[in-house]
Amino acid sequence: MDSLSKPVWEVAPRLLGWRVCRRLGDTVLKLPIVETEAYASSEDGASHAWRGPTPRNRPMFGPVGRSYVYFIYGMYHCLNVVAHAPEAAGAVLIRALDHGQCNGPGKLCRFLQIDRELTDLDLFASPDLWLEPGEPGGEVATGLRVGIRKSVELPWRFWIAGNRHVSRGPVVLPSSLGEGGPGG
DNA sequence: GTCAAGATTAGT
DNA sequence: CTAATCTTGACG
Repeated sequence: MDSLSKPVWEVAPRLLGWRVCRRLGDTVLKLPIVETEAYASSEDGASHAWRGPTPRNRPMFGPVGRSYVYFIYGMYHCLNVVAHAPEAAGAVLIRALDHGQCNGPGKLCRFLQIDRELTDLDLFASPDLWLEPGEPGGEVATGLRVGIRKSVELPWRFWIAGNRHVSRGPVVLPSSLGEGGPGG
């Protein structure tokens, strides 16, 4: 899709309000995205694509609008939507959906039964996992990404302000806490 | 082959 | 703050 063929940090906030659709047997769940993070390429030390293509991250270098699902910490899966400018690489991590059991990237994949077998699918053509455009329906907040150790300063986390199912509150750089703040 | 690190979560 | 749990990627 055209709206995904732009720098991933521009696409990530625009995916808020879109629905992740998942078929589970006879049931189809459609849950709005309420929190995302952008992961780019060589300019982003926290991205899986940082050191170039590997068997795992190959979808990030492929066509936009496909899924990138990876396994992490020996027990969780994370769902991404491939998005990047032409000739670039990148993906948007889906961190939370508007549902009580989807308030975190690992938790939403557990709830929707998403694992690596669903990686590299066309998210506009798959009968099992797909996306539908939508609107945020609220103010979009921006902040620092969660759970990374490199490129910590990039403000590439986006969420719907005030939504109950966002995985965490705002994250700030240690340097901006000031010297009078709580000890760390 | 070996090994350290990891886009997380639940519990102390 | 730490344990759980195992895949991945780098090195050789």
